[in-house]
Parts: sequence; structure tokens; C-alpha cells
Amino acid sequence: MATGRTHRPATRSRGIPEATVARLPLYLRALTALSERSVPTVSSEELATAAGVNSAKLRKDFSYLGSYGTRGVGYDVEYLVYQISRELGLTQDWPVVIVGIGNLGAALANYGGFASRGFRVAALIDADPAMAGKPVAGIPVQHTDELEKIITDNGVSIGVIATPAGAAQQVCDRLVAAGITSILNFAPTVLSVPDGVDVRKVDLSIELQILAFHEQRKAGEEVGAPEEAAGAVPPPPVTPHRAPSGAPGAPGADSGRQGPDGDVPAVMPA
Amino acid sequence: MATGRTHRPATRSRGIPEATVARLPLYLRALTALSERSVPTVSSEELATAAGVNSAKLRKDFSYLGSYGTRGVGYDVEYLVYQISRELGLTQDWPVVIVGIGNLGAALANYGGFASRGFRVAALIDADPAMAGKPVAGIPVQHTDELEKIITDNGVSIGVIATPAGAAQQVCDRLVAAGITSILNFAPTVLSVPDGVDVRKVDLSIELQILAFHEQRKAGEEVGAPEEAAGAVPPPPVTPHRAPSGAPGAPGADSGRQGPDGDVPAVMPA
DNA sequence: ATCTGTGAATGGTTTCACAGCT
DNA sequence: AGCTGTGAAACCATTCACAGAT
Repeated sequence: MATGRTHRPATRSRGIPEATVARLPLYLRALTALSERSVPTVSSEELATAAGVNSAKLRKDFSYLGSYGTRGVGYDVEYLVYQISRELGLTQDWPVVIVGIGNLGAALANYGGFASRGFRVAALIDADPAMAGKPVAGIPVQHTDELEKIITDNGVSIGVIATPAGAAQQVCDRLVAAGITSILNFAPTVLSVPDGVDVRKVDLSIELQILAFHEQRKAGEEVGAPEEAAGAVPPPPVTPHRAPSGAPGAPGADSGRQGPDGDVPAVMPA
Repeated sequence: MATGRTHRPATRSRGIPEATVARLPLYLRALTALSERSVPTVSSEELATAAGVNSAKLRKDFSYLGSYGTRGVGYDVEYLVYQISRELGLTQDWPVVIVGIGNLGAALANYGGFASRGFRVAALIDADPAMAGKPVAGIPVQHTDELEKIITDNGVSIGVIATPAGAAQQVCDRLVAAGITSILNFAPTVLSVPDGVDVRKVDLSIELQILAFHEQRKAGEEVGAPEEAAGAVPPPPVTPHRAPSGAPGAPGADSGRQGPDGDVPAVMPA
């Protein structure tokens, strides 16, 4: 049960900063679009705009990869596409398994963006026996029992977890035991993995909550009142010694914020 | 065409750092789980483990909210749940519209995590007339024509875009014109929005590409060869003056990396 | 004249380590 | 004794501004 490493402690990765790595796919996408329109070269300014960043950042980012531009001219589109693809490891193909074929899993299986870069969906796996054999996105779903075999046989090293939260850790453990070393997790749970395994998390409800935070601020500033928008100010930290008997404060319109079962599966696998 | 602002330039938000805001939902989830198990108090250490961060970070984060703990004891679970909910704006409810009801849109509509905190799916919108009226997750899909009316009538300020990339900017413009000020974008495009509108992006293929980057590094280090794993070293930056006639380098096994239509819709709305 | 590549400056985030309260 | 709250230090990321290449 190793303590979950998650973010890669910069193992001296020949220096490319994590923040830069996270933007390379953005540049790649913008470049691919240019390439399709047969644009031969771009300036840092143009490319930055297309990718939604500023040009200084882009140039700094590229400087970690090497000197791939031409002063006074810009960057050769095809050449850059290749260099970034190579840096990201997209010149080889990556078989991927998706575990948990509910709505979300099906959406992922159908997602064109996977196939379009080196990623290939090697298998779809679900715990529901009734799903077994049914094709999703042209690929027959296989039962969880086959998980280990599928991974070894296909040499899969990347797994996508799209199961309900309750099943995620268990699935994760099996994936890791079978040899998976990178996991993309859509279930709303913190996964524990041994050292050397990378986990990235995509969490829909967290993103919304962050938006709500800013949204609330906007609403507050609008009226001029710098603090609370509506509703009474909550009780001060009265240093409670035990759990308060009732509810903590005056939560306003809080008629049952709690969902049907706590933190909730992303999507049912059945 | 305003240049797309995206990340909130820290408008003196009473100081809470963006990185902290992004972690509050994590803490909230861990606290909710504790609350359900009727745990009265937690130490920063325990809570940090449950949330997947370290305790120093957690304490720093909480210190921006106020002094909600008790030295020598820890934090009162219920009280903290309330304080963080309030800070995130989750004590009020947020009507949300989802535009683009393909596999992904349907998955989102069914996602329990939305409903479980203040978020309420106010409407599902799709461009396909054949979808109109069909219930998804118990909510009838409405046609894009109704978009503006739906938003104004329901006072919606948060919109989720789950359309193909090609439609996203257009949908975004209409959402913004109708009064939406926060957008969660699942389409693989950079959205341009006027100042004051927040956009957050969830991009499945980018996450996978980041994993591939690290995966590649692991494979390389394993064999001891610090540089290229397999395949010839690519051509040096020969300062090409125009686009090279053929392909740039020696992309190895690159039998058609390009997908059927470029960067590809997330999921078909039809 | 133009546009890249990069040191130096700035700003934000994480970690350390300990003072201060219970 | 135990655990929070927080300055100070260390680290990472972004932006500035300009030297250097074409």
C-alpha cells in the first residue's frame, strides 16, 4: 500500500519543466491545424495566439526542446510538429485499455482525439457480465476477469479508469499489478499507487466547483458589497470541542445538499 | 473579437491563491466522506492523506480561509465542510446547461457529482432536431434554438460545452451573449471569450499525451540509454528556408498518425 | 527590419521549521 | 505532548527586455 505518488518529483527529466510538458500538446494541436492548411512557417506570436498562450512563454517552452526556429523568420511547421511529437513520445503507438464502459467510458472509446495521436484503444473492460461481447465504438467489451491477460498480451502500459468511485482503487491495484505504469483516472477518488506509477486525474465536479468560486466572486463584486452576497454571516470559529449537535451555521437555502450516495460514481458501468 | 482571457488575473480575490482554490474541492470531498462516517474531528495529517496532499500544504491552504482549527486537537469536520462549501459558493445552487448531448454530454448529465454539490442541470441542449424531446438522465433535450431563452429564463451563469470542436466557438459566443460568465469546455479548441468570462478546459487527449511523455522517459531510463529509446536520431535544425519537400525526419512507425478529420470532435452530438 | 533565444527580474507555490495555543 | 498557524527559505513558472541571428 505505498503512499500515493502523483505528480512526478522531477526525476531530472533532462530538464523539461512540467508546466512546459503540459503545454506541448496545445502547441501540437495548433501546429497540426496549420499543417493541414499547408502553412509552411509560423512566428511565435501567431502560434502562441492559436494555442491560447503568450509568445514569451511559448518561446521559453521551445527553448527547452532546442533551437528549432529561425531568427527573423519563425518556425517551420512540419519540423516542429515532428519534434514535439517525438518529445511527447507520440511517434510510437500506445495501446490503451479503458476500464468501466458506462456513458463516460463509451464516450472515451468513441473519442477521436485518442486515435488521432499515437493512442490505440486496445481493449474495453467492464465488470458487468451482460456487457461482455457487446461492441462499443466497434470494439467488443471484455469482462474484468480478462484484465491481466489483456494487459500482458498487448503490452499495455497506459490505463484509463472510468468506473464508479467505489471500484476505482481496486481496478487500479489490478492494473498496476498487471504492469500498467500510467493511469488516467476519471473516478472521483484519490488513488494510491506505488512509486514509479503516474496518475493523472480528470475530475468534472472539481472543475465546476472552481468555476463556482470565481462566479461567486463576480456576483459579490458586482453589487459593490465586498464580502457576503446574500445570507447571514456564518458563526465565528467558536472552538467547538466536539461535533456540534445540530448543523454548523445558517447555510441559507440548503435543502438537502447531500447527494443520494455521497460522493457518487462517475457513471454506472452497467 | 476580444482576445481570449482564460485564467483570471488575480483580481485581488481577497487573496486566496488559485492553487489553493483548486484544492478546496479535494478537501471538501475528503471531509464529506469523514462526515458521513460521523467522524467529529481530523488532524491536518489525516485529512491531507485522505485528500492526497501533504499536511504543510493543507495547513497553509486553510490559513488563507481563516483560523478554523484548534491547536492540539485538529479541525471540526462539520464546521470545515460548511466553511469550505461557503467559500466555494456551494451553499447556493447553480443552474447549469450542458450543450452537446452526445456520449460525453449524456455522461455529464448522468454524473452524480454534479447534482451532489450545489449544481443543478437546468437544461440539455443539442443541435440535432431528432434529439429534441428525448429524455436523457430524465431531462428532455431541447433544441439549440431555445438556447438564449433557456439561459435567461433560468438565470443560468455556468455552461458546459460538450460539442464537437467545430461547433464550440459558435456555441460559446451564443452562451456568452446570453449572459453566461463561466464555461467548462470539453471540446478540443481554444475558446475566445471577452474579459470577465472564465473558461476552464478539460481535454482528454492532452492528459494522455502528458502521460505518454512520462511513460516514454521511464522506458528510456530503464535500459540505461539516457537519450532516444529506438529509432534514428532526427535531423538537426538545418535552418530550412521553406517547407521541406517530403516528410521532416524519420518518424519511424508512422503509418498515418493523422486521424480522419484533424483534431476531431469530442463526440458526435447526433 | 524582423523575430528567435535567453539571462535577469518578478511573482507565485511549496516546503521547512518552529512559535504559540490547548 | 500534540497539533495548528505562519514567517522565512527554497523552488518553480512567468514575464521582461534585449542581444544575436537572418
